[in-house]
Amino acid sequence: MSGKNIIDSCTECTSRWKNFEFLTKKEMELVNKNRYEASFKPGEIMIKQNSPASSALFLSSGLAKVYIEGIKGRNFIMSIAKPGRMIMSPGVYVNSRHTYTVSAITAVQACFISFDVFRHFVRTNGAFAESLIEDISKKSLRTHTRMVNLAHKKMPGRLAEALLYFADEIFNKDDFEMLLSRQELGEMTNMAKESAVRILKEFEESGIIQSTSAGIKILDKEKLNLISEKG
Amino acid sequence: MSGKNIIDSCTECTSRWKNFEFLTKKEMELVNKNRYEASFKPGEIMIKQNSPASSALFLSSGLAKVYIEGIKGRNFIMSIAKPGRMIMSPGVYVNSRHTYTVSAITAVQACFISFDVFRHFVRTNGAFAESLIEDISKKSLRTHTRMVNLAHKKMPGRLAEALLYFADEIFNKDDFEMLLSRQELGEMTNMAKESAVRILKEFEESGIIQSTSAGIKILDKEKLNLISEKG
DNA sequence: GTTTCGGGTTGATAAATATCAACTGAACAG
DNA sequence: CTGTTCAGTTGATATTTATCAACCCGAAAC
Repeated sequence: MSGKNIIDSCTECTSRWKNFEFLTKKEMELVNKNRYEASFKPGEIMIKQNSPASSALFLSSGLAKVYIEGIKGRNFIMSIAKPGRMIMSPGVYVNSRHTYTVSAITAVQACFISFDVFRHFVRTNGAFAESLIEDISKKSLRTHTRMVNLAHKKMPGRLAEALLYFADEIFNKDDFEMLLSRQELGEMTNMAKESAVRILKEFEESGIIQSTSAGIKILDKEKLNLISEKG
Repeated sequence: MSGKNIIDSCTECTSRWKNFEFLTKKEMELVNKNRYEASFKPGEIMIKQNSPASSALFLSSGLAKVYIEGIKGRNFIMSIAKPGRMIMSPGVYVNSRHTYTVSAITAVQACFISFDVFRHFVRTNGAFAESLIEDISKKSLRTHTRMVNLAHKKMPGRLAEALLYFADEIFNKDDFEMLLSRQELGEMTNMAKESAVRILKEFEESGIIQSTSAGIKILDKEKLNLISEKG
């Protein structure tokens, strides 16, 4: 973490959170003043579960994994963080503790923005408050969906879902670099790494995907969607 | 559903949502004006998943189950609703659709409050907006915890967790009426009803609970807590 | 009182999934 | 160049959990 900001101002940041549109120029300046840039190497922890939560986090470049450290040293990967999205755990408004850990997958450039200014905006800028609630609601909805999928789908359905998440939500293309190890893919879909390997192989043998060392190419998206939906 | 309100005014309602404290007298009147009481018999659906979401729901008496209708006709029970809590699915702020179904377990007296007034308060009353975010965050946190538990714990741990939920969150005592059928208990803990039966029996044989026809009595809470935590 | 029905219960079996152990191969350090 | 390490892979096996079928039993219906 260097103490100096590389990006001059939020106003010129291309991966600015879109909810900032609801802030006035003056308010935006306040954000900019309470902003701390930091860069992280792959694998470094950016936010640690249970640590005091005083800031929201935004990536300006790179990707990170958001995961909960569960029982018996097992992790559960909640989502992949990317530029343009806010990272703020629900704990901020409950007990001021982070409820998950965030660690860099690639090299990451990030901004921490003091949460006090957010709190202030919520109280004084209704449109911003509403947009924040919308943002939280979207995340919440996604969590609900994931929970039901986790509960109701068998392994192939869960893995298909994860691959589609990468293709549609993270990379926006069907041919992407697989950022996670098989172990991590398992932590995301709640299965052992060996199971992840076997199912990926099955998908490959059925001509649904092409899986090279560190990349995935979706060949038959129809079928992958079907597997994901049918469970 | 009768068209007439039984309770005269929110101000005298004993199961009022505590976040209403942040509203002024005038705002509270607005709530009261946009309030529609309804009563439901056991089993009746109060809110249907995917239907347009125009109101928040509050119970003034009785209990209800909140569940997501998942794939292949399987349900997933998210939580038990009780008086004093707001029922508002995240869909309200995403696509104006309810993201879950709510149905009465016992006889229920309830109030629907038009969501437009909430939206208005969020924009004009900062303290209320903040309290709403706190409320949503708490729910979100609970969902996260449940998801990880679901993913990492084996059946006994999940069932123990559900029993503790009833004891600590719903009834606030260790001796309570079991509102859910074994089937529903399974839908809450993601297991087959037969498995729920068997594990309850195991708990009883170990002297952890006493399980009569329609009631549960927790005898050894220490041990139940341990089972829930260890998974 | 008898029938019917649905939840609860039980045992047997099948399916899903994890674990264990062994091996491979690429990357890296010395 | 060689040894080491670690993720990936594979097959065998154990564990967990669901499914199926049968039976029980109390409550509502007739």
